[in-house]
Amino acid sequence: MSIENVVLFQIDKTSKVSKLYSQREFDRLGMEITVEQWILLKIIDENDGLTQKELAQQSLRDPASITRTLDLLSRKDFIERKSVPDNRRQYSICLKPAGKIFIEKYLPVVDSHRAKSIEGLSNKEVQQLNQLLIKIQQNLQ
Amino acid sequence: MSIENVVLFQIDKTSKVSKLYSQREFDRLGMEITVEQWILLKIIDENDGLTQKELAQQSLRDPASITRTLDLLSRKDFIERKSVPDNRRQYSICLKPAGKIFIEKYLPVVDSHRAKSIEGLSNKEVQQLNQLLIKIQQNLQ
DNA sequence: CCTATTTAATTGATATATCAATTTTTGATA
DNA sequence: TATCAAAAATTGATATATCAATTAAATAGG
Repeated sequence: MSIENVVLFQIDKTSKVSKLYSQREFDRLGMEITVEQWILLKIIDENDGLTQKELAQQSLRDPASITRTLDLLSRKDFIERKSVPDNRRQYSICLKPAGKIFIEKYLPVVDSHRAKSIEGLSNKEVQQLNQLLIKIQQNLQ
Repeated sequence: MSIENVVLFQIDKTSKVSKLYSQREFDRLGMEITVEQWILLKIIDENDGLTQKELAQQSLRDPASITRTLDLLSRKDFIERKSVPDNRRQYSICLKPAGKIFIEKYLPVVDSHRAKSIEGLSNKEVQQLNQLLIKIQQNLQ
């Protein structure tokens, strides 16, 4: 059984191809952001006010990694760590105006990548694909 | 459209879940190897004598990254860079006995992860999944 | 042949990944 | 209340990711 035929290997490969494609488009457009930063920013946009621990769970990333990426998004003035009134241990991560503007400007670009990725697939196939992926995730948890 | 419903996001998530699962099992068994190192080692096992450039293409990784991972696999005495007779610019990457023994010892473990990942999926579903993934890869190339 | 271009591998810089250790704060309990 | 354990975020160490720049070697064109 060659590694090429292992479905996990193809999943990993697809993930890589997709990130390479998006990153090159981001660079070509001079967006000056990484794919991981974009994803985190989009999660913050969709769930304003989460703590870093919650962001880590949502994105399946390590809290340490979230800390560092938030530092970079802060430097761009895209997000801010708001202090939580009754808990000085955690922060509430919020989108700032510049972050909102950035997302609104480039969402069509990202949407077009998503559309391109599933070109030639029927809605049913996409749905099946999603379900199979979620089943695999559950198998490994 | 929430990012959770984007198929590329689920693909990335599945890849992460799978790597986390395998890495934890590797650590638990005291294998002292990373998932990326294992994958590269397995590719070398299946394709003895490739150059680093070819390994990079095969694994969809950057040549610079291959260089560094090969350094680590060399230190473990799992592989060697053999000089190519008529080309002093490239190396032929070959498995060494310790690498072969390591693979034979732990292949059952990795195979069991693969089996676990597709538990409850029919052969047909696995095949469909593979085909859909390859289609997406082609869409983005 | 000699020079210019191309190529394979490496190295440097920066971002991301994990785990372990640390800091600060909260919560629990004796 | 004083102390001790748990929890959130950060920092350090190391591996991996990319791109750009470098090095050394091969090749092409004059």
